[in-house]
Amino acid sequence: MGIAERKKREKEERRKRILDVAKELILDHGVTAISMQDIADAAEFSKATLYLYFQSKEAILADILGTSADAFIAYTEERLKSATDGLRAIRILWDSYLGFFAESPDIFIFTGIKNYFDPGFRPAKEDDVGVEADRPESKIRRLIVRVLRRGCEDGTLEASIDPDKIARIILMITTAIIDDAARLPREDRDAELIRDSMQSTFEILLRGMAASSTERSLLSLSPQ
Amino acid sequence: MGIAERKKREKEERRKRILDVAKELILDHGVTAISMQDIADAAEFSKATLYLYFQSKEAILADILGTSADAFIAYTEERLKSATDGLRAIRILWDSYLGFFAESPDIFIFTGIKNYFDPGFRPAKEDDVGVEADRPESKIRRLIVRVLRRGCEDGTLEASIDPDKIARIILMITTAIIDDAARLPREDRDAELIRDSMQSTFEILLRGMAASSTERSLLSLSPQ
Amino acid sequence: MGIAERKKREKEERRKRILDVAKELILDHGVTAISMQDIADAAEFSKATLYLYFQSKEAILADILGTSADAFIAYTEERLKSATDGLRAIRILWDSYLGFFAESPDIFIFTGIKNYFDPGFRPAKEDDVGVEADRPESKIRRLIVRVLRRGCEDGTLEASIDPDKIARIILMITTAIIDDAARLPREDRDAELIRDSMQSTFEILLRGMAASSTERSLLSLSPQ
Amino acid sequence: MGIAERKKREKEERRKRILDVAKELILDHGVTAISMQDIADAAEFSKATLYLYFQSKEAILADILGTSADAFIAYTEERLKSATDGLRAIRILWDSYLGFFAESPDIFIFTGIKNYFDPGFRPAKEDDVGVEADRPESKIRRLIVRVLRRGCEDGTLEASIDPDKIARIILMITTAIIDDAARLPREDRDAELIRDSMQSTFEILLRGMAASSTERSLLSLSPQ
DNA sequence: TATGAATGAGATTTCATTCAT
DNA sequence: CATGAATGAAATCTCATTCAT
Repeated sequence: MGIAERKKREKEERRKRILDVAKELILDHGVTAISMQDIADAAEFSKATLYLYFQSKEAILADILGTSADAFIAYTEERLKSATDGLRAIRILWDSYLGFFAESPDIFIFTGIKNYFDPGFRPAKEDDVGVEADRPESKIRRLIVRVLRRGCEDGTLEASIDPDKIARIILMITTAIIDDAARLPREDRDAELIRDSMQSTFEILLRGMAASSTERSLLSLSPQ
Repeated sequence: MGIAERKKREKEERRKRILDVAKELILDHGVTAISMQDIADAAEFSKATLYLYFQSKEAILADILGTSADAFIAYTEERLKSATDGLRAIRILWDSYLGFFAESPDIFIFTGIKNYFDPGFRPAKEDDVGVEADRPESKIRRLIVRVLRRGCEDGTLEASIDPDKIARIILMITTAIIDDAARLPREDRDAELIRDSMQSTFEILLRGMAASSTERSLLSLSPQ
Repeated sequence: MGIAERKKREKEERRKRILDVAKELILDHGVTAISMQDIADAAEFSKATLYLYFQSKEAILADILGTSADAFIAYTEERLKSATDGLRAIRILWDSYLGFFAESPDIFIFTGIKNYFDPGFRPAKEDDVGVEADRPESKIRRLIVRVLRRGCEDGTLEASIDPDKIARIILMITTAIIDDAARLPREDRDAELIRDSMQSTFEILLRGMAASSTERSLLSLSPQ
Repeated sequence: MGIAERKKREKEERRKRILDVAKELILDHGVTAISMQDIADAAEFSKATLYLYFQSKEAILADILGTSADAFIAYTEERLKSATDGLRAIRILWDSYLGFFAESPDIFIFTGIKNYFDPGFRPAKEDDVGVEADRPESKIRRLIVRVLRRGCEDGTLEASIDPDKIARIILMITTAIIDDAARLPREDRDAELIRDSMQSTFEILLRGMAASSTERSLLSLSPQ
C-alpha cells in the first residue's frame, strides 16, 4: 500500500502548506485583511483547490487556531512536570507564556483569529469552531484550572480563589495581552517591550493570587 | 427665536435617534454585523439621510465610542473627588467600572467598536478616530495614570509600579473584561455574573498592586 | 411702484449672485466637480433656494454659457465695425479672441459647460439648452459666417471657401483651443503660453484661408 | 498543450468581448452614460466577472483608448513609408485620418474617453492612463512631431513652424474634429459629411503650413 | 485532483431634486 | 421668500463560494 500511503502523505503536506502560508499571511497582514485569493496565491493553488482541503475560510482559521493552542498546551504541560507546588506551577505557566512567545510568534495569531470568529456575538452558526469542549480556548482554560486547583489545594494560593472563575479571567487577560501586541503591524512588534509588558502583568497577577504567607522572592519573575 | 431653537433641538434629537438605534443594533448584533442600511432601516430614515448627520459610517461609530468614554470618565472623575489616598482612588476606579456597568450597558459597546477601528493592524488612516491624544482610550488611560501616580506618591501602592506602564495594562485588562462579556449575545449576558467576574479580577489586581503594608480590609471590594 | 421695482431688482441681484459664484466655482474646480450644494454654500443660499431662481442645475449652466457667449459676441461686433474688408474682419475676429481672452477669463467656462451639456450625445432632452437657433454656439457661428461671407464676396479669402462649412470648423477649432487651456487647473494656466498657442493657430488658419494674392504682412498677427 | 492554448485563447476572446461591447455601448450612448452594470449586461456577464478581466472601469476605457490609438499609429506609420518629402508626409497624415475614419469608426471613441479621463482639471491621479510618455495622445503627438520636423528640414513647410508647438495644435484640432462628430448620436453621424468636414479642415491647415513656394496641386486633398 | 470561470449578494457613498413649513 | 429635511436611484467595487471540465 505504498502508493496510498504516499498519496495520503502528500495530501497532508499540501494541507499543511495551505495552513502555513495562511499563518504567515495573517502574521503579516492581520486576519481581516486576507482573502481566500491571497491564501490561494501564496500557496500556489487555485481558490477552488483550497475548498478541497477545507470546507470554508473559517475552517482554515479554526485549524490554525487549534494547532497553535495545542502547541502551546503541549509546551506548557511538558514544563509543568517539574512543578513542586501550585504557586510554582503558576510561575511555570507565566514562564511558558513568556517562553512560548519568545520561541514562536505563532501566538500572535491566536487572538486575531479568535476575534475574527467572535467579533462580538453574531447569529451563531453553532458549529463554527466546533463544540464548546473542543474549542481551543476551552482546552487552555482547563489547563489553567488544573494549575489553580493545585495551588488552592496545597495552600500556596489565596484561599478565596475559585479556580474555574479565575481561570476564565486569566485566559481573558493573557489573551488580551497578546491581542494588544498583535494589533501592531508585524514589523513594529518589539519583542523586548512585549515581554516586559507581559511580565509586569504576570507579576501583578502573581502577587494578587499568592497566599499572603508567600516568600517575597517567589513573587517576581526573573527576566529570561 | 423660539423657532430656530426648536429646529436645532429637533435636529439634535434626530441625530441622537440615529446614534441610539445604531447603539441598540450594535448591542444586539455586534458592530461588524451592521450596515448603514440596517441603521437607516431601524432609524426609519433613508441611507442618504444618515449622511446628513454623519460624514461616514466610521463617524457614527466614533461618536458612540467617544460619548461612551466621556460618560465613563465624567462618572469616575466625580466619584474620585472623595478619594483620600491613592489606594482608595483605585478602589473608586474599580467601583466606578462596576457601578457604570450596572447603570449603563453602553459600556459593552466600547470594545466592539474599538476592535472595529483597530482590528489588528491595517494601513492606518491616521485620522480614523481622531488624533492619538483625543482618542477615547487615551483619555481613559490618562485618567488611570493619574490615579496610579497618586498611589505611588503617597506610598499606598507597591513602589515598583510604573504608572504609565501599568495604566496601559489596566486599560487593556478592563477593556478585555468588557470585551469578554460583550462577545456574548445580548440575551445571554448575565449582569450578575459579569459583575462578579469583574469584581474578582479587580480584587486580584488590587491585591497585586497594593503596598504590602496595606490593611487587609482594603483589599476586597464590597458587593454593591 | 417703487417697491415692486426694488423687489424685482433685488431678485435680479440674487439671481446674479448665484450665477457669479457658480462661474467662480467652475473656473476654480471645473464644471464636473461642482454640485448644487457647492453653489448653494458659496452663494449663501440653501439648495432649495437655488431652485427658486433656476429650474435645474443645467439651467444655471446654460445661463452662464449664454451670458459668456453674448459678452464675446458684443465685444467682437463692436470691434468689427472698423473692418475695411473681409480679411481684416477675420484678423479682427482673431484679435477679439485674443483680446477677450486677455480681458476676461470667463471664456474658459465656455467649453467646460458645453462639454458638460454635450459630453458625447445622450438621450437628448430636446430643450436642454434651448432651441438650436438660440444656442450660444449658434450665435457665435452665425457671427463667423458673416465675417467669412464678407471675405468671400470681396475676394480677400480663397474662393473655394464655403462660409457655412468653414464657420463650423472655425468654431470647432477655437472651442478646442479654449478647451485645451481650460483643462488645466486655474492656477496652472499660463496666459502668455495660451495666447501664444492661440496666435500660432490663428496664423495658420489665416494663411490657410487668405486669398493667395494677399500681402504677406497681413498674414501674421501682431503680438498684443 | 493544446488545452492551455485554447483556454488562453478563450480567455482572450472573452476579454475582447467585454472590450467590444463596451466600445459598442460607448459608440451608442457616449462614455459618461455607461456603467459597469451596462457593460456587464451587454456582455452577458455579471458585474463581478468584469473585474476578473479588468481592474476597474477606468482600466477598460484606458484599454480601448490605447488600442484605438495604437491601431491608428500603425496604420499611419505604414503609409508614411511612401512619403518622399515632408509636405507629402503631412498629406499622408491627413489621408490617414480620412482613411482610418472611413475604415474604422472606432476613432469616435477616442475623444469621448479622453474627455472622460480629463474632464477639465481635477486632482490628477498621476497614473490614470499611464505615465505621460505612454499616454495614447503622447504617442500620436510624437508621430506628428516627426512628420513636421521632416517638413521643416527639407523646406517644404513654412520656415516659421515650430514642430513641437504645432504638433500640439494639430493634435488638438484633429481631436476636436473627431470629438465634434462623436458628439452626434450614432445614427445621425453622416460619414460623408464628416469626411468632407475633415477634408476641408485639413486643406486649410495644409495651405496654412506649406511653404509659399509649394505647387498649388499639392494643396488640395483628393476626394477619396 | 485541480482549476478557471463565474457570480450573488452586499457594502459605502453621492447628488439632483422635492416638499412641508 | 427661504429653507431644512429627506430621499430614490445609481455608481463602483469586493469576496466567499460553486461548478463544469
